[in-house]
Amino acid sequence: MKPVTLKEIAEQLNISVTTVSKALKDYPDVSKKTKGLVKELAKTLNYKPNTFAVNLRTKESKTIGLVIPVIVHHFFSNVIKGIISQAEKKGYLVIILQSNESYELEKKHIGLLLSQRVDGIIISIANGTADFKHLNDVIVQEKPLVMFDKIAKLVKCSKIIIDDRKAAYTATQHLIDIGCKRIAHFRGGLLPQNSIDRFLGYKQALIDNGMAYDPTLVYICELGDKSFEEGKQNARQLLHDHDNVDGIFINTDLVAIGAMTEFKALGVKIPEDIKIVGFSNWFMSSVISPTLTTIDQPGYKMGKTAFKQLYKEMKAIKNKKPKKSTIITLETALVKRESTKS
Amino acid sequence: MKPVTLKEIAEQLNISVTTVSKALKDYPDVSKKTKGLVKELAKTLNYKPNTFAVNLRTKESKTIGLVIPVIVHHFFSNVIKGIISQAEKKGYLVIILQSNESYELEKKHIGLLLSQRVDGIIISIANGTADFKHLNDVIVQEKPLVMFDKIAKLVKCSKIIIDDRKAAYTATQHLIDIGCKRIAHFRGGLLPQNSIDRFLGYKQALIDNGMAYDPTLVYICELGDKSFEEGKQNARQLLHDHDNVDGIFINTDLVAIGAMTEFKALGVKIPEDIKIVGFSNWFMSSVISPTLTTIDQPGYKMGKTAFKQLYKEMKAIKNKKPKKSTIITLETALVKRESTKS
DNA sequence: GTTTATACCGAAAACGTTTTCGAAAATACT
DNA sequence: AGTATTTTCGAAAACGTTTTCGGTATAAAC
Repeated sequence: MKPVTLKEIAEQLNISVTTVSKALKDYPDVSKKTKGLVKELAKTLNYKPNTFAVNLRTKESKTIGLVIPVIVHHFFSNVIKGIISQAEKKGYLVIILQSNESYELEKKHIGLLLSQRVDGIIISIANGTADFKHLNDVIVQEKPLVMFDKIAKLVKCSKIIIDDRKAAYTATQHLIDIGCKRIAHFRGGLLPQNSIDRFLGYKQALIDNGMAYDPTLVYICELGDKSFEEGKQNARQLLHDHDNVDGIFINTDLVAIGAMTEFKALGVKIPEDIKIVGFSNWFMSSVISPTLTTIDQPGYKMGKTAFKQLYKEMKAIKNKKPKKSTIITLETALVKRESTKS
Repeated sequence: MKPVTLKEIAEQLNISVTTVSKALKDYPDVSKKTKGLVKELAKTLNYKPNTFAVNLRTKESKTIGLVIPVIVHHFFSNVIKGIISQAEKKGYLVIILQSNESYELEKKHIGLLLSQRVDGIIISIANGTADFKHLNDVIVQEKPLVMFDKIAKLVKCSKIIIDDRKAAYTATQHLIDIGCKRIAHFRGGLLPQNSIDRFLGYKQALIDNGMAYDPTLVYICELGDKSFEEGKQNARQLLHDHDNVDGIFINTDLVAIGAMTEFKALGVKIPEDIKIVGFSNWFMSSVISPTLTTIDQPGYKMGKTAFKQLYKEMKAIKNKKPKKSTIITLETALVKRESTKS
């Protein structure tokens, strides 16, 4: 039952552990004959190197950490998939931790990953995170760090993002293009920069088109678990406050779907009475009725890109070259569907 | 930049590495005074034990592996969340691998996890998996193995499941109770046992209620990525084949939603013309219209339970006690919604 | 004052691998 | 033949921790 070790192979062949190790790794200073013998015996004994020992010796774990606000989430689970698929290709394993949008948990998890000595960390920060000491800890230890989507601009590391502002601008412009005259916005809270950027994009589009920006048309919702409910609530409130809104750009698909549900229940027709654009392109949005126009946020690609960047930096560190941080902006696309049919 | 080691602490305090190690772990044979000194210095130097060395010494990694068919999936991502949340409480990290419903990948991943020497493995097997040698490898190595949802009955290990047959029976009975006279079934393929069990539950319910079982009312769909499309297709086919079906029990919510979409497009009213019950209780099902009656499949709880069981067995192994396998069946519940309003 | 018990410490081995460096053996060159 | 070169091997150190076991020093018991 004991796992096979180099020592056992060595003893059986009456050679040294050193030679066995070198034979298995194709060192040039071991003869073809012994290489053959060693490899054969290793195979029949089903030898698997002890990762613990290898890690200790090489100071590498071939493992990376991923800290993510939520797992049960269309966008994030796509990112996870992207990261894992790419990591696998390079022989890396991925440890996943969930911050639950809590700064404390996020901090704790970073600590865990560091003490686990992962080779690198990918993170999308929690909404509650405003202090970045824990992230700088990572950088101080010269471990590569890549942030995606929800980033901290002040932390000096690579970032994979989309241009939220531009995407929001496109979404709003689309509403304008199809004839909306009075466009509301359901935005997220104040903390993830993304919400701010999307709001700014919305505002800019209005201004650029000579339409007045009216703060009373902007409703805030604190995303999280009750997004759907908040969408419904805001929809009701909007109807109560205004009677001439004919378009809404909504921060997130889930909120948008909540709003649509409420509108339907109250007899407001979409897209006839109000046109709606969401954000993220959750699968769900293509399935509800009316199907929801939205901004496609490339989760899978973002995950792949994040790992690729991390890999680059891990290699650089290994070769003692200076690693350089970059910011990669992925393209988004407007997906036109029924909720904005004109 | 070098990480702090026991040796450094020892040198600074002019004591031995042994004592430092013991002090940090509160061994009884080191004085209160030195314990205090050691712990203080360890804290100021921000000492973190080198996991590689600890692992090598203790032969434990405090890490478990999770092999799952798909990640971007409401049920499975809930399971992941359940496992991670529970693992975290016990100080375990989780490495996640995706089999993509492929036997080959699954096998490879198990190998990876074993050579990584995780302390245990949780798995939901791929649809394509019919050979279980790779799983027996895990058991031979005396590593705890827990399977959930999609299990292999022949492998001797603990299993966390639901009673698919009973749940399907309940779903079908519900359709009968609200007056359906001719009930169709969209089932999954032949391989995951779950599809078979759900089909059997459907059939049994019909028989128990004195209704004829008609094979032409059973449609097969090979789940996977195109579930939604298959739902649409089967709906169309059903309408073409029969004109008096008034209820359908569908293997999976996603297929059900596809079917509903198609029915709506073809002018078939739900629930007036046809009543539908799905399976899984995806979030989406509570959001589409009409909302979908379905069987709630407790993913989060399943994940938690799976880890708890794995933990028990890992502890048993550690204490050299015999680990015993059990089968835990979690309760499901029928969630009545608009798609079966009578 | 000697013995016995107790409290505290440290040397050393072990976990399994990788890699450096020197030595031995085999081969090639005068 | 002797010398130089190449091939092939292995001893040993190192990675950082844990744990066993024996050894002092101190306190308690007689």
